[in-house]
Amino acid sequence: MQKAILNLFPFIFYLLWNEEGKLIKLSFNFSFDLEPKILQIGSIKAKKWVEEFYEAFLAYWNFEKDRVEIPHLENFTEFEKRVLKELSQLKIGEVITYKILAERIGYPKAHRAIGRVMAKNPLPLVYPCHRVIGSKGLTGYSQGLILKQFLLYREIKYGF
DNA sequence: GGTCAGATATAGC
DNA sequence: GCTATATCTGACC
Repeated sequence: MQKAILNLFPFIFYLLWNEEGKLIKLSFNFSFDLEPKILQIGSIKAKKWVEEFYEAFLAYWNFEKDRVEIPHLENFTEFEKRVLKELSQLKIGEVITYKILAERIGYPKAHRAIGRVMAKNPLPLVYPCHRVIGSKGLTGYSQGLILKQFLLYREIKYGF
């Protein structure tokens, strides 16, 4: 297990990899430090993965990719895989509700179960769960609702 | 196996 | 607006 803390304006990332360099967990918060830097790193080996993440994040941030594309561990159940696969197909700024997502994967009544998958999603940005909202508007986000709001605002306003 | 908690949706008030 | 309830999965006992 290798971990790294990476400052990449406007976020600070907390990353966890396994020995093969597959991302296991990703979380982030706002950072107002403009200078990109590694605050903590597990090993030299992890440095390579940090750089890989850096590139993938920039590609997403510059709207070149729909999400952060990076090798990661996929130990999900069949249901979770269906949900996450559908999620990966969303474009920048494309917003969907839990209900519509449920219908798309063929479980029209499983909207609540999808909420659970989102809440448990260890890899936000890799699986862009911020694009899933409730039928009455923004609902929860594991990284904090303000971050969900910010990510969506940015994508919708500048991402097209 | 049973129970229970959700980042829900919907109806009925 | 609020409350109850329908509905499904996964975690936990």
